[in-house]
Amino acid sequence: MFVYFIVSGHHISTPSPHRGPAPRQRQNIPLWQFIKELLKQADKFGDCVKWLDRSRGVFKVEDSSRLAKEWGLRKNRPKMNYDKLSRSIRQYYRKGIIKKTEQSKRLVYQFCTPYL
DNA sequence: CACCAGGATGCAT
DNA sequence: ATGCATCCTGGTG
Repeated sequence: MFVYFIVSGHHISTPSPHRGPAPRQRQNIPLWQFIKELLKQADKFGDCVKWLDRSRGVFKVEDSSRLAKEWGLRKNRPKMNYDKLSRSIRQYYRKGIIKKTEQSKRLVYQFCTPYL
């Protein structure tokens, strides 16, 4: 009688210490590019995020929880929410990728010129 | 209450 | 070291 222990190829992630699990997640894409992807498909994601001023890269998050859900799907992060997604957007401020508009409006952001 | 700013920390790449 | 994901304190309309 044989028993096969399938210890998959490389290594299964260790239990998971502190915050959140560590689900095997493939498919890497920066958040700002992901947002641009949705922006390109107004038909599918217009209720999620849409351009306010396409030429200036100004966009508005129409449905924050939906956007977070889509991002969570893409990154395989089931616990993703807008609070955390927006924190990542805020990290883009000092990197000069995305900024808040002049008269900062709720749920409205703007891509910095080199990232348009 | 939902959104916004940014520090701290953990983790995978 | 980079890019989040997560967590948190505190502030605004």
